[in-house]
Amino acid sequence: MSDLIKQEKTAGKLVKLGMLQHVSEEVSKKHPDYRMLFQGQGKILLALTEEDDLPQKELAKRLDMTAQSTAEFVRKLEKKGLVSRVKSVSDKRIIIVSLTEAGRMETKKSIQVIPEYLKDLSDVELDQLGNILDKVNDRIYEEIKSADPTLHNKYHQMVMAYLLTKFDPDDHKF
Amino acid sequence: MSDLIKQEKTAGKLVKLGMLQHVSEEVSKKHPDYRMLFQGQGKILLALTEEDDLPQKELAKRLDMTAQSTAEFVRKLEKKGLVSRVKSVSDKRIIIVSLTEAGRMETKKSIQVIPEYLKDLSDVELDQLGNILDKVNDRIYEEIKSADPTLHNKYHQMVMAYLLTKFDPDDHKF
DNA sequence: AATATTCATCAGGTGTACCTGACAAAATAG
DNA sequence: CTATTTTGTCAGGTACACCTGATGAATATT
Repeated sequence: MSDLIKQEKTAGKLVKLGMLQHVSEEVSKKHPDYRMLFQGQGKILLALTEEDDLPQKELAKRLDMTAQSTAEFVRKLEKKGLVSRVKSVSDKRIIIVSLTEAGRMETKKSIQVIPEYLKDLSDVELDQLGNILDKVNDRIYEEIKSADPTLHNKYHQMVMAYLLTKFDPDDHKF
Repeated sequence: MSDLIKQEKTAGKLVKLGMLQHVSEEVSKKHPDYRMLFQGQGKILLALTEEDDLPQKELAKRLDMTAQSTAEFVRKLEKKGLVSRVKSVSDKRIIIVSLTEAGRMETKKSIQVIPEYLKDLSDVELDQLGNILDKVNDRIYEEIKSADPTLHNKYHQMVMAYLLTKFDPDDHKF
């Protein structure tokens, strides 16, 4: 089997993984899907996980959103009890958004579900997969950088930083 | 390193993969993201890829959607030139939805992008990853089945079938 | 032929992720 | 102390994925 065909077959399996994860999440109505972490309210939770107690305006800047959208999502999250909005004392215009305990747990949940999928893997396989994912992830990093060398998008910058501190504490490529 | 920690680390890398794919897709505004294949208009394209020239009603049934939603998406796809709507001759109530050439290419695109990520992998690594993904995917299959033993959701059934014929032509677990 | 069923459409609605424009309160600069 | 900038809110808008209810047209049943 040529490399190219093998690549395609493997790519197919990755797509399959994505689809299966999707169906699995739908079947077991757990959470709305960890991909939701990248949009709207999820984004905000993610940003606060990286750094808590941020002014609403700062959130908007980091997430490349308008202040209005940000305000909307923050309000929705507040209604769900996932964040708190407190007026700053030093500057009464500004609102400090913080994760509540529930909010903190919410972000954790989205990551904790996945290990289930890995329980059938041996130690060796986990090592192999880990190494391979590192390679693949590095590759995607590069693709992103070549598409946007200076990473203008603050949100993307943030995701990168988040990924680093969260999953590769020793690796300082970024 | 214990198995559990290793599992978690690997899970993290999988999440990272998901995030990077997302950012990558956003940066290089290629396609709206292959996840879109699971919702709305994407669903319909997917169903038609599995079996073309379906009555609108049949689409609705397979996708677990109301006839109205289905009609809406089909219309949108028609406007984009991805499907055609033709009144059946034998039964003039029913509308047969078919993929156009453009529509067929559209579904292919969402899968063809991924191999890029795999170009840095050696032959050995591709084999390893393939085997591991098989295991992981099987595991998720099982989880889905245990959550919904008879797979009542037609759409899920369809995704499964699609995955099979597309990526595991020899494997007949489903 | 009259009735009931089927398929699709129209109209209207909800929720989520966004956006622009207008504007007020608070802080800072001149 | 007035003028400007900053932060946030209100109002209103678009697009997408859905949904329910009502209705018309074609087919099937009696």
